[in-house]
Amino acid sequence: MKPKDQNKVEAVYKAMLVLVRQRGLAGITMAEVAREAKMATGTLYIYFKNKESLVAALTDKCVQHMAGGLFKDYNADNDFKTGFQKIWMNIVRHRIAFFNESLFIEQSFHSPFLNDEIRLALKKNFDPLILLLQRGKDEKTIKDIDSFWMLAFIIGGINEIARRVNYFNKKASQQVLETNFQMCWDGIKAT
Amino acid sequence: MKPKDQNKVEAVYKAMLVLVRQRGLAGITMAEVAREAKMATGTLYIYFKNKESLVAALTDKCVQHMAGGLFKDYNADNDFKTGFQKIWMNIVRHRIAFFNESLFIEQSFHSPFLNDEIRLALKKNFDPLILLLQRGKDEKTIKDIDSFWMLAFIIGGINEIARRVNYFNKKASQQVLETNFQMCWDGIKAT
Amino acid sequence: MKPKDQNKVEAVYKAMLVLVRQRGLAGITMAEVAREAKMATGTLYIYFKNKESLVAALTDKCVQHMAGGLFKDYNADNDFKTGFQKIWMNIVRHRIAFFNESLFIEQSFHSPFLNDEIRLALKKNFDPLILLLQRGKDEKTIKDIDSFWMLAFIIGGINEIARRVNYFNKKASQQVLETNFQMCWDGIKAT
Amino acid sequence: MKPKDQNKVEAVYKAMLVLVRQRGLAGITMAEVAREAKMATGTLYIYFKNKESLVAALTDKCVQHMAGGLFKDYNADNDFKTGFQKIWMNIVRHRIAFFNESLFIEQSFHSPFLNDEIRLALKKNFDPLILLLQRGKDEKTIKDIDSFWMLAFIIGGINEIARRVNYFNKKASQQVLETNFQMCWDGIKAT
DNA sequence: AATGAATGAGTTTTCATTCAT
DNA sequence: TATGAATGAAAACTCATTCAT
Repeated sequence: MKPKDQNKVEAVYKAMLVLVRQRGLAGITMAEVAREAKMATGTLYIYFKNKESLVAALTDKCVQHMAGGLFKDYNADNDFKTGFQKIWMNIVRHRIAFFNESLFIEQSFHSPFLNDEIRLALKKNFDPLILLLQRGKDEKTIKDIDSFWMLAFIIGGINEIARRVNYFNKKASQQVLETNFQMCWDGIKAT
Repeated sequence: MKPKDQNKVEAVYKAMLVLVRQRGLAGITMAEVAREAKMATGTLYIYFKNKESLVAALTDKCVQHMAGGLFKDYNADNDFKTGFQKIWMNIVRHRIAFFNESLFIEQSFHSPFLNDEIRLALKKNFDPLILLLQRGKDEKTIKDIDSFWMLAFIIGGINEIARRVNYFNKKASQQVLETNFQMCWDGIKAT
Repeated sequence: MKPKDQNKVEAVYKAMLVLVRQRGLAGITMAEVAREAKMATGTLYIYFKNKESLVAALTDKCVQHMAGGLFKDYNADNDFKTGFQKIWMNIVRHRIAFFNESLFIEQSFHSPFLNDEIRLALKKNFDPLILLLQRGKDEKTIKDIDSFWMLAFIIGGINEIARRVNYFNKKASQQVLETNFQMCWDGIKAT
Repeated sequence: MKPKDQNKVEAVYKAMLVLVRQRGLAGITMAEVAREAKMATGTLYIYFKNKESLVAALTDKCVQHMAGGLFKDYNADNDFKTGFQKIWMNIVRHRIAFFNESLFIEQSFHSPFLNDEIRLALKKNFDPLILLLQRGKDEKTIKDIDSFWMLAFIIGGINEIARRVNYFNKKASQQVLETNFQMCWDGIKAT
């Protein structure tokens, strides 16, 4: 007896991300996914009920993953700027490294496969960051601006960095990231 | 493509934008587009050779449109900040108003329908803004940062505003836009 | 413009009946049905949502048809036996002529495609005959036996005749039918 | 087929009969049969070469079984009517009790799985009854009608009783059976 | 030009059968 | 033997495109 193989699920996810990056969600077939994941088409259906639930499962996974590592190496005792920069770097590095996942989320976001639940989950990922921003505002370290828009400002910049690194094949050196962080920081810091 | 009736072409474009917004490029069929545009499937093929050229034509149109209005009401005699703010507002308002078009571009960008030409054209849209930024740097009004990344910073923020206005149904009041501009400006202005 | 073609529906029904007779419901594919009906596979789906609804529609049609001609040339003024014989002959001839339809009903009856509604409709077909039997009982012409079972007796015999004519390629001559009717009549007539 | 464990074979047969009754031969898969028989799919293939031979084996079994018990408790010394009634009762009770088997035979009869051999075997089952009928005709106890059609008359009635008991959930009491037998007897008895 | 039914190639999904454990 | 995951050929179904009207 051969038990279900979690590696297979991972292989499928990986194949999906690669193919969607290459051709978009519109351009992939289950047969291609199976081939890329090195299995028979029918095997896909052992692990996923149908295409729809495969897309949903992967979106879910990507959304979960997006939250991961946000607070890695973060030390609450540090001053606000140090802590914030740590998190900013965590996010930008994560977004660059897992750009395929962001891309996939964006594509599936508008697919007929998705429900609103995911949109909410996606938003929730940044709750810890919103709390942190509140601390900054309380300390008067950063501007007193609605967190919704401040987050937009922060995340927007990060997204665009990740996009450009990937689309224009740019290297996001420590130098580049620091320069970018500087703009972000100057944008939010209290005056 | 033989545009005998420009109204029909526009109707098709509009239908595409609406449907892609709703279901993503992956989820639409030529029959649905025709239905949404209130014509028969066969009629689509009088105006567009096939699906690919419809997507390409619309992408092209959206890309062109994106550049339009960038410098509306811009007066080169104004000081840098005034001019820059004008342009920033132009872009953000355009992105919000024509969010469906941005979305469409993003989706078609990764579809099997698109060639690289379009990707370049998209980048070119911001050439005038890059020139403007150069003026700001020469004047020492803004930081001396590679325009590629400074643009990323500016556009990233704008994109996220448009996204949030549309996805979370937020109102982008003059007040909100000004607050957001302030963050952007503080981010790039020379210190 | 080409309007939907009712002939196509009939062609599909006919093809189904022929193929189910040959190979059973288990043995037919949509492609085969289309080929037999001389159309493309996709065309089937213009007229029927899917295989299930094709089977359901045809079953329905067959069930309706089964009732047809029951009382053809029946004259209520005749004495009971004459009237009953007329109807008996109508049914047996109809069953023989449209044996494929009975067969199809029987097969689809147990298919995963069918609901109980049809079973009831099928039963209802014989309501007029049940009324007639009542007259015979009132007149003391036939035995006073529960119509449910008397009908079973009558219909059972008829079914088997139709089956044998078709399976064993027997000729149901007027002579044969009269002999068979005689047994049926002697079975139900009052003693 | 290598029947190492006869219990398993019986379990499979039983599962088939249940499922075919529920969903028809068209609606069952080997996986479902295995599940119903509480074994793994692969195990089925230890006992049966493939689906076709499983259907054939079960059909064969059902056909054999149909003949069994025909002459149970039959005493050749009894007068014709007594003997005939005994056999009639044997058949009707068997058909009611093993209705699933009749059903299965009927379905497989038209499936692509069956060959003509079985169809003949089925017919042969009634040879002993045909011999008996001959005795009745010789004795002038029953009508001098072609046994082929007289058998149709007898079997048709019986089949319909079994069908109605099963489909309409009727109870076939001794009373009911005797009434039904009476009609049959009056139908065939010499006048 | 406009229509929408028809087509059949391509896609999704199922399922009989095999195979590694 | 027994298991059930894996396979891939075949079936159901879709949809871009064509065509008769």
